[in-house]
Amino acid sequence: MAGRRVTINDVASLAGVSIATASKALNGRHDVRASTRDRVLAAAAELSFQPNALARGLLSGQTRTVGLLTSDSVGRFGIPVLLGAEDAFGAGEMAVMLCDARGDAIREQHHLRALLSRRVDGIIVVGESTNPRPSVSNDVPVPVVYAYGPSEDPEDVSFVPDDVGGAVMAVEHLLALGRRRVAHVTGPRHYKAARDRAEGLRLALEAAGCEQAGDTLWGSWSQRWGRHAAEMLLMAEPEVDAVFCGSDQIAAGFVEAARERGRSVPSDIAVIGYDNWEVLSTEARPALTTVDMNLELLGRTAAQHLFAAMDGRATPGVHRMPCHLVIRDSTAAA
Amino acid sequence: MAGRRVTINDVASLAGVSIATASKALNGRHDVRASTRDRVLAAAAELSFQPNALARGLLSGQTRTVGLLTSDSVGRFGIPVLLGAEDAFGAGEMAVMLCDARGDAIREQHHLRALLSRRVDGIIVVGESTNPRPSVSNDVPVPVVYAYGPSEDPEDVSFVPDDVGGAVMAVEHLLALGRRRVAHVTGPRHYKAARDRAEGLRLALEAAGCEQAGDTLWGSWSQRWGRHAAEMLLMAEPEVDAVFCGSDQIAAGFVEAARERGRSVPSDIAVIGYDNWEVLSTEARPALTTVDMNLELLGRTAAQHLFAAMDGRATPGVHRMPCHLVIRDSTAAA
DNA sequence: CCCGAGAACTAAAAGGTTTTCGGAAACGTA
DNA sequence: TACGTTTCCGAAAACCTTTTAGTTCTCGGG
Repeated sequence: MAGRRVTINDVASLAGVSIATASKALNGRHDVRASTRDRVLAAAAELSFQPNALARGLLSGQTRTVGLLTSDSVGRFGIPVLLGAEDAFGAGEMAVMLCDARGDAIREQHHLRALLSRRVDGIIVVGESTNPRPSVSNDVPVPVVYAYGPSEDPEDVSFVPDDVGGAVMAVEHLLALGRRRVAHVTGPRHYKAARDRAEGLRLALEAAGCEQAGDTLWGSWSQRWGRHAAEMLLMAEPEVDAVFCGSDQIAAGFVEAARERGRSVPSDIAVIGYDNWEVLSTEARPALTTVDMNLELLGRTAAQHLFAAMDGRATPGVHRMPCHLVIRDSTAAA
Repeated sequence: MAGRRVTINDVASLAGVSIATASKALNGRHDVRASTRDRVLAAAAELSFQPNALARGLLSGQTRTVGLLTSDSVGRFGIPVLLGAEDAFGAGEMAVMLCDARGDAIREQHHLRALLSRRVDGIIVVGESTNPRPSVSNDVPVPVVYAYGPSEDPEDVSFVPDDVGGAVMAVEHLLALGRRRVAHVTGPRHYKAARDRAEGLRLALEAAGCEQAGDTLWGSWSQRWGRHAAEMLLMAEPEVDAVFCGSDQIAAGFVEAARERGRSVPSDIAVIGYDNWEVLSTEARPALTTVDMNLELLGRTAAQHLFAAMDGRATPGVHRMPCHLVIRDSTAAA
């Protein structure tokens, strides 16, 4: 952990060539004799030479680095997106700079400046919810892609989960099981995710000519609310035979309370969750059927799109990524 | 999102000074007249000049960038550590490069090389468990700090949670409540965390002159195992009045099963968990008393120590960071 | 008016790499 | 031998900033 860093100069001297030739040999250019190339490569290996990415980036204007700007990586949803993106970049020899603005616009500006000063080739902005967020793309001289939370500006490129589609899929599954009295328990109304999923439910029921059982119950994204809602619902609408919950937390609470009230899941009531948060969905009794938003795939896709945008092949707009249904015991055939 | 990047040259021309003067004005050096400095600053603001960190780093040899190498950031434990580190760095104008090796040694080497080629000033290695892991510090020319999972080499610098101490704290809390027949349900034996916590239990009981109720039950880190263990334990050792669980998942399963068997928590049995994983610990019924490992603080501390090491002030060895107890309803006074 | 001191400014080098362009060597042909 | 062509190699510029080592300017005192 000491000693001057070895440069291409050292490699060139050891191999007995000029730095120009050394550079060409190392980069596999073809106007260098095979024997010379081998000498250079051997010298580089002996000195365990690592080219200085700063110098290279300074010259080429490309750093092969992207910024990942998240508003709240504590959140459950940012992480998988981030991992997917990291995955896609890692495979392509890109490095990822992580910045967490903690939901503070000032800090976000600060991080943005820092990223630009480091000459990142592009930026992914990961939202903390699917609610649209202010654009940062103005006067940013590199491509920006928004993941999970879309930009308010429709000219920007955003990738979001298709919550309406996911809800439709969930409800169609319930209907296919023969359930006809479907209720809905979900999170706070100010979450676009909650509203979209309610809308998906409405569409699917309408298409099947069904009525929703009772009004949508808006609450919080907690297990506690799931339990509470179960008690209210089982009292008010005893003939309900299926419940679509807006999250796995709510669903986990719901099945727990239902079981305690002597209602059997799934035979009396089929329950379906959302998010596929495995610590809840696989450990609930019964294990929860749930909608998986494919967040890692979403992150990977956003990253791949950022590559395309760096090449000038951007396709603006909000791209909705399909979800998939994970079927477990809470909706087993009646 | 186009146009040549503005350099200090542009600023200097606009202000009518040389680039040397512009540089000094921008960096607040004092051998430049106040009026000149203002002219330069105004020019820089007008062009919204951002100094090129690559050029600066190339010259100074310092990139103000650190690498965060994680084996498995999907894991529950890497994330808070990572956030704490990011926090400490962010405040100091450092940037963080995130690399996830996915538990693959080859990929880890690859990422390590990439980080060095980008001339990071230091590296934090975040383990996926508290089991010691191979050192990467050899032939790495910058300081390395290990967080959560320590290095096998005692000459390296590692920060780990004090699992023995955390367990002692938990058991002392149970003893202080007057419980005397304490059982232990925990995860797989090949986890050092599980063994350390069992050791802490042993120490605390020994100090109080108590016997452990039954043998330690080794299993998995799951809710399912917690439920299963509860059934076994309540059958085999009916007079148990307290259970120390190796994780919140286990504890959540335990209290659930205990409640179903008609045992009241905490009046019949006090239960204590580990990790303070809030989605489980606050939503269990009753809410779980648990040991919080202060992982964000651990990450922050590791980061701060990396700063120190960059200045040549490293203190080798394994540093155990204290935990704290979060008291909730599952151990309310009898 | 001239000198000297200090303040304010600038030219140039340095940092490591890639690329362009020119030159040298080798080789074949007339 | 003279000349053209191909192959291989090296000098130097470029990228952008900071720092060093001057150089010029300003101004008070003689």
